[in-house]
Amino acid sequence: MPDREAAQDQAISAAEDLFYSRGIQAVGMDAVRDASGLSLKRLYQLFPSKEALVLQFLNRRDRQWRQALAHHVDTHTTPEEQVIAVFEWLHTWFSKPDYRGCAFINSFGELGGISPEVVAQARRHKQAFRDYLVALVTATGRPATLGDQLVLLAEGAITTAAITGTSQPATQARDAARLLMLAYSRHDRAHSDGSQ
Amino acid sequence: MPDREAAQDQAISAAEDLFYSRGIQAVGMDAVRDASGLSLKRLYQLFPSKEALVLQFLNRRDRQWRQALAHHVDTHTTPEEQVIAVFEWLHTWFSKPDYRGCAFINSFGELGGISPEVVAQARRHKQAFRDYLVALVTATGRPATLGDQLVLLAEGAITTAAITGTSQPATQARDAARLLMLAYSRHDRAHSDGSQ
DNA sequence: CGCAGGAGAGAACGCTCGTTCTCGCCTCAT
DNA sequence: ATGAGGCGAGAACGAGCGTTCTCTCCTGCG
Repeated sequence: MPDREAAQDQAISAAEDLFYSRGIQAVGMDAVRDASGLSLKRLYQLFPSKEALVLQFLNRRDRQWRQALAHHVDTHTTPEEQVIAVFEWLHTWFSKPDYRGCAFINSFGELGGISPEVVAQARRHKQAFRDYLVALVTATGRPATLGDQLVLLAEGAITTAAITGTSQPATQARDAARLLMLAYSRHDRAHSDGSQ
Repeated sequence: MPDREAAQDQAISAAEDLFYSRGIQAVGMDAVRDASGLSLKRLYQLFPSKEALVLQFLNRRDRQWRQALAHHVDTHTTPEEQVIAVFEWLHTWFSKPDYRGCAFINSFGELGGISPEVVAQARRHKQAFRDYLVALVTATGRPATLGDQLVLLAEGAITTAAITGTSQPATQARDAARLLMLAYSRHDRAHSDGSQ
């Protein structure tokens, strides 16, 4: 049996392309077989069901997405630059020709009403992103409240870029983020906000 | 034939509940029949296919959503209050017990990869919302650029509220909107931004 | 009163899809 | 070399779904 781990990666990688571009329910296991080069038999001995494959796909997507973001952010040094770098990275993401929004938002929209596991996975992913951004923001000495607001800008940019098919929302969000950073750099040092 | 128009409304209304709560592909025409009280035969003489019913559902949702928003905004008088009223209305929307995000974002995530009509419908809806918010913003004497940024806050709040299951994002977005309004009320009167 | 026409209930049809089974082939230990 | 075991290819199976058909009943008009 040639490398169970490698075969799983191969399957998830093929499934990722298909699920992300066409949606989950629109992709049959036959399509995953064709794209991965693995037989149906092998697919089903690597994953007990399609749902398991879907969850693995989301899992891997979460890991890779956050890693790619962190990798770009780490190329900047000051905390302020790192916060802005998040929106720069969004811009390069949106510019990819096959960009079709956030896989977790899409999966939530498609399966959130019938699959609690998908909801939980989406929630975990968004929570992790929030925690990451809030950490970057608090590193600049600003309150977590600002971090939550920047999360909303980022999420809004993600869906708006997907639906309009442009990458412009990233720069709009970045500009708004700059203004909010500025607003929180002034007088918000004395009275605490008591949020989170 | 008792009122073709009324029967269509009945069908679309039933479909709306089902599609919104469970997703589109997860709802069969049998479920629409049971929920609407109409027979399958009647459904198919009212709509040529399920896809037509889906598009009518989105159409109606778009009309009602924008009308409800405008209705609430119109209860306020000054342009500044009206802009903020948008986020107040989002809060009441998010607080509905069966809230599950924006039907257009969800449909886009589910069918955007395989149905150009759904993509077009989502694009129209979001464009109309953008135009509306930008009009409110420019009525305050501020640039359209700010309107685009507030759109991102609203969109981000919509998806974040859906996934986290809280209505808090509405107030976070409202606070951020207030700060951005403030930022644009100061020095941005002399040098134009040349956007839009 | 009788009949034609339309409506509803539900069976039926054809297709798709998730999942499993069959069969033939290749590999490798003895 | 040989037999057994595991693999790939694809057929098969069962369920679900979009769509249509059948049959029966009700209604309304002559």
